[in-house]
Amino acid sequence: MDRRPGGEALLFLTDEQLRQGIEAMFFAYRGFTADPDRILAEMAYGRAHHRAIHFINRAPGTTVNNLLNILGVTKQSLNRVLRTLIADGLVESKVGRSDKRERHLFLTRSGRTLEQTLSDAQRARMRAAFRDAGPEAVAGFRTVLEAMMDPEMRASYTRLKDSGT
Amino acid sequence: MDRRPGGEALLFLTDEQLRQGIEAMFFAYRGFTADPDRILAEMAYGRAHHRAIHFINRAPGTTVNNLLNILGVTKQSLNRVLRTLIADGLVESKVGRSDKRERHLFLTRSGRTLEQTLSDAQRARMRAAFRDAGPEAVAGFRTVLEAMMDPEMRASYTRLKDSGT
DNA sequence: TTGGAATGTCAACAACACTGACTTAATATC
DNA sequence: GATATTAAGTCAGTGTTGTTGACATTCCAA
Repeated sequence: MDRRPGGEALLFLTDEQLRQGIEAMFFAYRGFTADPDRILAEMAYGRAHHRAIHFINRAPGTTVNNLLNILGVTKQSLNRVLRTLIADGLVESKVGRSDKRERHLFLTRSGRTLEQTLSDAQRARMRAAFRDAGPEAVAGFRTVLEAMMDPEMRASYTRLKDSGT
Repeated sequence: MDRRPGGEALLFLTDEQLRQGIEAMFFAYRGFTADPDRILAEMAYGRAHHRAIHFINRAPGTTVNNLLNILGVTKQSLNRVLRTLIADGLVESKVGRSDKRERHLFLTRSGRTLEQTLSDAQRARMRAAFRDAGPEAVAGFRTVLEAMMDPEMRASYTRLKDSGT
């Protein structure tokens, strides 16, 4: 079965294993978003609102442009989402002091409340999965995901990660 | 909170760790879909077409209903995609022999060609990530993803996985 | 000071998901 | 054999989220 140079078994790199990894990502991502999606559906919001709220909470005072880079969408697309969030009083937009072109984004009190509700739901599932899988599996999970990111995304991820500790 | 026999702290279950896991999923999924998305954008196709093609290739002769359950979308949504794929000669729909109500789906030759192109691109990234991370990390990756799925999705995943070996 | 770059907003359009109502054909059930 | 159910497909309408294009404002540097 495995005859690789050095007797090294590279069976985990077969097309079949890769395909299983691809399908695992597909099915798992559905579970990953399922719980927040249910909550969001009850309001007039979608996944894009969740993402905006998540990262504004994560980096309060971030500019629209910065958020754009993290989310990887066009500014027009983000703007539509931000507009409704601001109109609904979940997000506050403050004109920059040093550069008046920039808008700095913050969650309001009710914005933070919604963020809590959403991330509680998502964390509950992640926690259950982590607990079932155990610490070694979790470490592997993170390693593979990080290797799968585009370099710029990995940079954003690392920056956020390091700012949180 | 939870405490392991031996007083071991479950540091990998802190909110901070969970949040990092959530963000890792978000950024990694972007990378995961980036390469096929680029290819699909050149044609008039989107991610929905890719998913249909993937699972038809994976389980040739599958019925529309079965595909519906795997993809987790409505039949109207799937039908729109299927219609274009059949019209473009990438997918063939054959009336069932035992039950003539059913339609069994197959990729045509050009359908298989496109599937190859798309999955080659996606596998290339997955292979690089797997290689960088190593077999133990890959095992953990799969374990956590599986634990994150909804039970029905896990059933679909397992069924496909076992049929492939 | 003027032209270009950066930042953000508004409008229109496409992809893709959804619900609801319906038709057609084949199969199951009584 | 009449009736109900199932599988597939269609039509119409709606919502979210992505896209381009056009444009206003602000800042900075030649």
